Amino acid sequence: MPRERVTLRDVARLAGVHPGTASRALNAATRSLVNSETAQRVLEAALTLDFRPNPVARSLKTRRSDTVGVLIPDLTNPLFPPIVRGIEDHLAARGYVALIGNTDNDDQREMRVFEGMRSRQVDGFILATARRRHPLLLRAAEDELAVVLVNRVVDSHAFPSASVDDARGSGLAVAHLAGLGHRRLAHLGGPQALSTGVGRYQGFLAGMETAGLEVDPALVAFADGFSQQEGARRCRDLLRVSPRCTAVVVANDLLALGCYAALAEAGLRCPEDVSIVGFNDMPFIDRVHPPLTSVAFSHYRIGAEAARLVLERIADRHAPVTATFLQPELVVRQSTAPPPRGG
Amino acid sequence: MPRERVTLRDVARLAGVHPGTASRALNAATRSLVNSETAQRVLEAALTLDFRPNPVARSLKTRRSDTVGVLIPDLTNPLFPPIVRGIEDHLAARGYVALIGNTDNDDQREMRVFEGMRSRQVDGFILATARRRHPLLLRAAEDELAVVLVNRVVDSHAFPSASVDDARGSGLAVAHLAGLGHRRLAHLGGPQALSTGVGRYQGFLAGMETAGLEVDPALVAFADGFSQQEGARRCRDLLRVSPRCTAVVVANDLLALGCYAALAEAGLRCPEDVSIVGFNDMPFIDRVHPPLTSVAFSHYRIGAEAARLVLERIADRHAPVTATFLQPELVVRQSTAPPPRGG
DNA sequence: CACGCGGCCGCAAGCGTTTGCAAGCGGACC
DNA sequence: GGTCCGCTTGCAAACGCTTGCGGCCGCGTG
Repeated sequence: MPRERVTLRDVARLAGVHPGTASRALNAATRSLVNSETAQRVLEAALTLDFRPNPVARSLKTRRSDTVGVLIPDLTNPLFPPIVRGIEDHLAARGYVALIGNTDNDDQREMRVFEGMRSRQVDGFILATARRRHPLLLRAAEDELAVVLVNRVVDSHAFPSASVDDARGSGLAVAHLAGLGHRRLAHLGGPQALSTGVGRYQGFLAGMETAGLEVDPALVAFADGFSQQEGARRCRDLLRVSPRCTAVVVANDLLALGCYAALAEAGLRCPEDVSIVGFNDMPFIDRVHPPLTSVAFSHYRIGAEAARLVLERIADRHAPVTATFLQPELVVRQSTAPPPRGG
Repeated sequence: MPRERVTLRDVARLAGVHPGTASRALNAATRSLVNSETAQRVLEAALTLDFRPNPVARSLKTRRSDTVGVLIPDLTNPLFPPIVRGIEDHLAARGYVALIGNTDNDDQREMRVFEGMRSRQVDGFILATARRRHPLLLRAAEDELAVVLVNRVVDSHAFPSASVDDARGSGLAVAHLAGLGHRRLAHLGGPQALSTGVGRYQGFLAGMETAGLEVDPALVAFADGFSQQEGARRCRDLLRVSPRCTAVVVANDLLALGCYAALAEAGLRCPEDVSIVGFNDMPFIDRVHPPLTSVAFSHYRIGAEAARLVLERIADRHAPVTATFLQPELVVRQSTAPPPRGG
């Protein structure tokens, strides 16, 4: 367990070769350039000295860093930790590490951490912060950075992405409620500047159509952000329209929690008076009261998939861009029930 | 918005000075070594060229990286994201970034990510993974790395740390329950290899003593980890002893959720039959059913404090080590009530 | 007037790698 | 036997920055 840093020259000296040769021998990609016996000697020398190449020096030369930047709107949103885990696990298995940054949905801040990471020579980015039209992303594209999107996508198909089939998810929710006998459905949507917001809204519309139900424009509201407060605020509005809806398809679990609050304020019970279905099936949402029916998908998997994509992209900047969409499923819990009599 | 990378030589050329001088001018610490007029000229040149120093090159030379490694047992445990936020916000404000790694409570894995970060030249570490006696930490200490602990501490006082006064927290819990009239209290403790486990246990004992209550050894159990499963398992055991306890002081909210499950299995109600108080007041724990009474403290603040400490340590490796303990408070919700008649 | 000293700045040697270039060395081929 | 070629390997120049050292210049002092 040598305390002093052992460098390439040390192993070269021990193996009796020039550092350049040692470098080639150590690097799998260039190993074929050196005689296999000497390569072997170098490998052994490296092993006995417990040589760890200095990634910083290597970065300086190669302009790569085996690091990818991950931009998250807010890590305390329970949706993201499992995604990050998926990313990290996948990257770690391949010798990469993740540099995490929160943006708080703030453009300024996003730009700052983006530039910070970039100057730190990250090889690529995974963004969970995409808006449908995103200035940062345009710049990234023209600079030919390796960027992939997770959870949210952009309108243009310029970036690889890993996300869930939002429309399908909402469709499942509508079908479930329609099956229970609901006819008067509301939609509490997310910000329409986000792909998740519009996708889930479109899915709601499509689902209503296939269920043969009419959508009442008064029963559609959009939140400005995915938060409990926004959920409560918009839900209050929705509850004011009469006749009242008997169920609401909500674009996100946090918004749904807000709905719970609004219902309680209004003296309404869930699911007896109003059914609620959320989206994301976020951790612990099965423990709230009542346990929330929600559209589920594996957060971990979209994270891992995003990591896979970014590595692919790093390896070949001009690989075809692939967008993968996980198929969601509805997990039915106790926030949905048949509509009240006369509803 | 120049696309080509602008280097120090570029700004030096523009300012008409030697790159070395430019370097000194740009670096606040060495600025006094250069004439203030030329310094000004260099600054302006840097500004007009939009110069961003290459941190990698700087790292190579200085062996510093403005990066700190953060080791987390498991990011999907809701306790940690707010801590990480606190760390990142504090670091970001000072030009540092955080390299996050999960260890899954696995020594091997911890060692790997630790070494990975170290070779990437991180300036310091914040560990949320400390066990009371921790081999990794011993090595770190002898290598004189800047290491601080967050949430958990070690037995030796060799490391700065930011955490909560665990004993006091349990004490508050006991006092609250005693005040409600409970006499037969159980303790579901955490792993005794962790400072949080023993601290909360000690606090329980002390609290019982000051409340003038006897602790029944049969009513004390320790979980092997902070998970819902472990909570349910140990709670089942606890509920088997007779006469039954009327309240249990639980070392962690996840364990408490497990208790909820165990109670439900046993056909017991919370709080009518058994009161439960948790620890951490983790996000969304106010939304479970019943809302959990829990020992609260600011996760964000211990994160930020840890960040402050690690920067302090980086600046002066031999600064006195300070351990700061936040004072917790009990937030009373609906999982606690007076004991049942005859309890 | 000589000397010393301090302020400012240029010089160049790195930090630990990677990599284009070229040289040495056999062997094959004519 | 000479030429050419391919395989290995050494050489040295980067990558972009920091920093010890020393030089230059101007001024104060004895």
